[in-house]
Amino acid sequence: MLSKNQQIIFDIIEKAKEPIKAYSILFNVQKKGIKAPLQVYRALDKLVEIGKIHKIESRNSFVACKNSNCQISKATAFSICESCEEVSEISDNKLSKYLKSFQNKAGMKFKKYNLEFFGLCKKCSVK
Amino acid sequence: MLSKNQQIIFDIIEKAKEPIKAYSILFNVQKKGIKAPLQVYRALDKLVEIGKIHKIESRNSFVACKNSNCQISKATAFSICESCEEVSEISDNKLSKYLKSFQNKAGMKFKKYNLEFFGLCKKCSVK
DNA sequence: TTAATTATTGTTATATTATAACATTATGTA
DNA sequence: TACATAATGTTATAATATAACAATAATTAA
Ligand SMILES: [Zn+2]
Ligand SMILES: [Zn+2]
Ligand SMILES: [Zn+2]
Ligand SMILES: [Zn+2]
Repeated sequence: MLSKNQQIIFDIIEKAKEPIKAYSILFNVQKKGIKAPLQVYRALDKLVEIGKIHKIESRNSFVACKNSNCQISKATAFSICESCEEVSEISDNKLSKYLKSFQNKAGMKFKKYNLEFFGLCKKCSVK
Repeated sequence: MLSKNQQIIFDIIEKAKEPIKAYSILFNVQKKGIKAPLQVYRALDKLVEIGKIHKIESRNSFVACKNSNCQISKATAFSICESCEEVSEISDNKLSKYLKSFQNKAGMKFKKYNLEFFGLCKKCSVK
């Protein structure tokens, strides 16, 4: 169950067609009484923690999860267009299976991964 | 061939045992006459571009490339310990082959990827 | 070898992203 | 109720990164 601020901020992110940044969220919610960055960041932290949203690390921005919460954000993959900045979440069983079972040479077993692919989306590649 | 500032900053990063942050680099090079953040960021940008270093996106920090420059930073993978923050670059032919040829459902072909795994390193997992 | 071009440097100011610290209120639970 | 936990509100500040402009050095082309 989301709290009031969490719900307000989640709604903004979910409605956005693109990844959205914390201070842009702040600007959008000031009319709803959320006035301080910390109020936004706290909601973002919680939403990330429970897997409702993900942070696109290379862009410092946030998107709603499109994949039944990615097992609470333990396994995330995105495609990012370097021209128009369109981001979409990748859902690929073979990829996630492969990465979830990946072990490095030190035998370290991982709890979590985040993968970002970069290229040109369809629209941008024909331009 | 690296320029003066690029070389100074690359040397710091290469000597560091851990990922190092831009302002920590700045602090380290002030005695060598590099006084402003922008001087550091410009060198970092160039070093990333030519593949001598990589940015650890989830940590806003930088490491020297350990993998013959990762074909100029087009294919990077790291393991990150969430306890001690140790980072190491992953070199795994099977993994990189798989990811380099990955296509999403939209048929988008990628030019670049960055993968970050999170878990506990050997030391931290026995604690 | 001069002129033009490109890369690098220096400098000040400012923008953007994120957290510390403290007080208060709401919600859940024994 | 009483206790614990989670969420909120607020002010200040820390940490990360770029804009804008001027000068110098290195490279390349005529
Ligand atoms: Zn997801
Ligand atoms: Zn695009
Ligand atoms: Zn590398
Ligand atoms: Zn560790």
